[in-house]
Amino acid sequence: MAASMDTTPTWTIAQIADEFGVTHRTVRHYEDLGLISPERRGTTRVFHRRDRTRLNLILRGKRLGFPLEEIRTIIDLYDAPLGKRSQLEYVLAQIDDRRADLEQRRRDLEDALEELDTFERRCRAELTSGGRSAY
Amino acid sequence: MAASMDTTPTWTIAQIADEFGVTHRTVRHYEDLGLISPERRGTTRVFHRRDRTRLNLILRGKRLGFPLEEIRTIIDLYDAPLGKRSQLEYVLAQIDDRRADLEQRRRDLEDALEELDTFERRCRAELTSGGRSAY
DNA sequence: GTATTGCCTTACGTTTACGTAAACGGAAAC
DNA sequence: GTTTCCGTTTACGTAAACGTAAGGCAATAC
Repeated sequence: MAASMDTTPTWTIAQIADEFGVTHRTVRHYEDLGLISPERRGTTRVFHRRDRTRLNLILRGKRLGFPLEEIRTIIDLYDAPLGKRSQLEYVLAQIDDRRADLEQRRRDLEDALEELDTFERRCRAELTSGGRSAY
Repeated sequence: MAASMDTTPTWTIAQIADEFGVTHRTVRHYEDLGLISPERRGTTRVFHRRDRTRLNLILRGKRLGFPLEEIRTIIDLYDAPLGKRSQLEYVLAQIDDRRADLEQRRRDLEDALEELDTFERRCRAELTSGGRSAY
């Protein structure tokens, strides 16, 4: 028999945690909530590409401020077979909700960034004005 | 004497809570954390424009996913006298941090919205294809 | 052999952001 | 006068997202 035909890479929990900048506990927590379900070899977790993809989605979802439970439904939605049309209308509605949410966030963000700009300019003006501020 | 010269409007906690879509408890909580400090007439809170401005900032900060404590430092930063140049460099550094954060979030958001788009298109294609999906 | 290393589970602790109940005060309504 | 709304404080409760031991198993390191 040929030596090791399977070429798909795998990772340990330590590598995953390290690479994604989280703790083991966090990774296990995500598994507890059903956000990821890494393979098991015996009792040990073995991570595949799929798990990394999901972890990326999870972390992005977090940065966007979504609770983990919602993140689960979202990435499950992405993973769905897409063959069962019975639920497509529902899914589309979900998507609309999600988009509305995201677009509100985007408006917030644009506003915040803009204000940072003007504020920074005010600060810099102060700095270069030589210090004569109208007390 | 003329009747009531002072024309600046004020609000009660109920009006504020109602208008901003939060509870009394939430408003008081924000006061506990020093995010707002409404006037007191006797024991009762009286809200002014300034408080509403801050509440808007707070809620936006929340939608952006910032913890309340951070939000406090941010809006305090906006409110700062801007006369004490001693701290301006520090403030500018803070602003840079904040901007980096916000810009990461923006990238996340753009990605998410884009993926929603393509996903929705896939769904709609499924729907209008008449249902002949390759089982 | 045993000591270290890496992984595992179980389970209680912690922080954040409020919810919620209890108990009280003052003004208006009847 | 007393009931009914506002408003108040105090204080315990809770959900989410992990942190942090505590204890155990299995493989490599010496």
